[in-house]
Amino acid sequence: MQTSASDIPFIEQVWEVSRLIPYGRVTNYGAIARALGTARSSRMVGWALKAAADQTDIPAHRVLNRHGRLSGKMHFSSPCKMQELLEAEGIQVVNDTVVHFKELFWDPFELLD
DNA sequence: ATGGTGACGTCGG
DNA sequence: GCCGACGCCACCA
Repeated sequence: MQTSASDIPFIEQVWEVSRLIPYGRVTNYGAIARALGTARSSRMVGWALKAAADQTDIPAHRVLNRHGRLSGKMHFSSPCKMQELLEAEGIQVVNDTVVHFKELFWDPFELLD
């Protein structure tokens, strides 16, 4: 059988969506969870991202909680790594929180546009 | 096996 | 808009 969406592990789907996040933009766990059809499994999204924190191929640093806070910065190679990566993309971070989060927010469903 | 924890979010009040 | 309860489910002690 071919690679149907249901066959792809949840963690793989999270990574797939994470790669779609445009440069200089951010999103939250709920948006990704909704995109995968599991709106209430946002916790699993964080769990999947944790495994990708070291993966440079995956912009895990662009995923924040719904308050725009860097809730998972501790799981990176260095606690400041996440903020460092965001600032490198021109995203202003103050007190572990992304400034103008609402402006920079990107929803996966925007692809359907 | 069991209970608690966790990069979270949504719902009702 | 804030607060408590609930859902979610892999992982860990």
